[in-house]
Amino acid sequence: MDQNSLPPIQTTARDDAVLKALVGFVRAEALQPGERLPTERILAERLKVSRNTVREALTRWEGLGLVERRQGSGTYLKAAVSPDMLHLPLTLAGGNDFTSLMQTLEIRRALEAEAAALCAERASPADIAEIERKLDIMEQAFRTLDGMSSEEDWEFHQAIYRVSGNPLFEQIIAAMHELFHRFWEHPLGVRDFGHASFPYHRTIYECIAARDPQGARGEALKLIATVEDDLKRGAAKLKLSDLR
Amino acid sequence: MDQNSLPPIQTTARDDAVLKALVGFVRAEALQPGERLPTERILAERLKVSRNTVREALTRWEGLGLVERRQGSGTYLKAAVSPDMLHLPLTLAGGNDFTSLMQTLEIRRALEAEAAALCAERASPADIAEIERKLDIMEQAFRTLDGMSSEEDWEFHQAIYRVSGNPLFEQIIAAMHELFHRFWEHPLGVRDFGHASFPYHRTIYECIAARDPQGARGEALKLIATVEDDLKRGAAKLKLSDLR
DNA sequence: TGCAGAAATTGGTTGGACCATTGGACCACT
DNA sequence: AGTGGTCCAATGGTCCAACCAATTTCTGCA
Repeated sequence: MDQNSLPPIQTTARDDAVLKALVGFVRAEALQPGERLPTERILAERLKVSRNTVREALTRWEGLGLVERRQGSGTYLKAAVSPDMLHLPLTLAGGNDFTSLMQTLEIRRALEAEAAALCAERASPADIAEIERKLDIMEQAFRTLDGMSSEEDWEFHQAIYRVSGNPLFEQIIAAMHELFHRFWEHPLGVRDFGHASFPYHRTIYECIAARDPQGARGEALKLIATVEDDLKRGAAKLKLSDLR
Repeated sequence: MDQNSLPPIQTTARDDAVLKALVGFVRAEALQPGERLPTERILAERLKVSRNTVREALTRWEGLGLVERRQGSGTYLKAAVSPDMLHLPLTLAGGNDFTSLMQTLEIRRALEAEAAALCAERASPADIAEIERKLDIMEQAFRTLDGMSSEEDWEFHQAIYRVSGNPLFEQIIAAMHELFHRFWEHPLGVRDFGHASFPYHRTIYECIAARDPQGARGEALKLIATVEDDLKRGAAKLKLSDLR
């Protein structure tokens, strides 16, 4: 018998209907990220469902990072809502820390290089000026602190992703960044972590300013390579100390 | 069941605490995907919270695809739960279909090339044999159907990601694949979509078998380029037909 | 006018109730 | 033994009416 000839029938789906109605509402009102949604009580009344059902639907959205609830204040839209949303659950192999960290870097190596190249192709003069500004801030912080500043460094990179014109770069690399730092609790004992990557920030910028995609790609690869080296040095050190 | 594996909740932030308790419970009981969780009523009683609070927590897990609820039956674990999990909500710029499709391809271009290169570096003889098997199946399907078969083609690529040794490749590219096909409802009128990519599957395999990372990277780039070309052709065609 | 405290608003939690679906137990009939 | 039917307890889905906790807004006094 053809299994497909008897698909499961559609059972009740109240909260799904609520979500669909909410999508419609947000689009109809043209709500922008940051704006407040109607209160749960009002939604329940308008949609003719109980407040509990509304809450279940909103809980789903909250779990997907679409919405933020603040007790006593309201529920706020956090991201543009669109039907073209995909929810990507990422899990690492769960091996030791070193393996996980290297895996996030492998992804970053591929994406950073591509983003830098696209950025060099597409950057407008204004974009280039913005990136240079972020670079200056980062270099300033580096000299002041005598070391890499995660914050300013990350902002520089984000500027590049944004100019690449493809929002997926920023989203995916940001996830890698978060994964990386989740395993970075104990810093493997490498004091000057990131030092080696410093000069490549400027070389990447120069390639972008010169509209040199291949050059930018190469410099980005070199940058990631220094981070991988730092990581390997740290892992070797850790292994030694593990042996007492 | 061990009663001690479900200690009562005490602090505020109930539902988060409930989730944490559930993670502990699943690990303590070593629950495997497919197994059933305790009923909501039992969880509520054990954790000393109301059933609604338990439901909010479970709704979050359900939204994250971690768990499946079946009315009248129970709540079942769908995926292995681990603390090294990250959920990444992806949203495309939401522009027209063509832009979105190209953006997923830009990500794939970066990742496919890297995965192919890593695969060529790390493939064992058994891995290479497995990839060749998938390639044969795909080529067989191509000749039979006189065109690309999404199913077999995808399996070939997946084998490469798996051999790369980094599970993130498969997860992220799979997400891109799904995004791509979400916009692929109306096929832009390109009849022989994917035809051009066919020969590169074998060249990629040959580079992998020859342990030639740079070659594999290059062939993977060529493959993606053909898909991008198909897409551009389709977009041009569509634009013409839009003009009547 | 400035600001502390009261009042209203809003999400968070609770407990209880009922409905719809599921799956197993039981039974009559073949 | 097998088939189908009926019943019933278990379970998730929904609803309601409160109350709690955090936040915002208003009010009235200094």
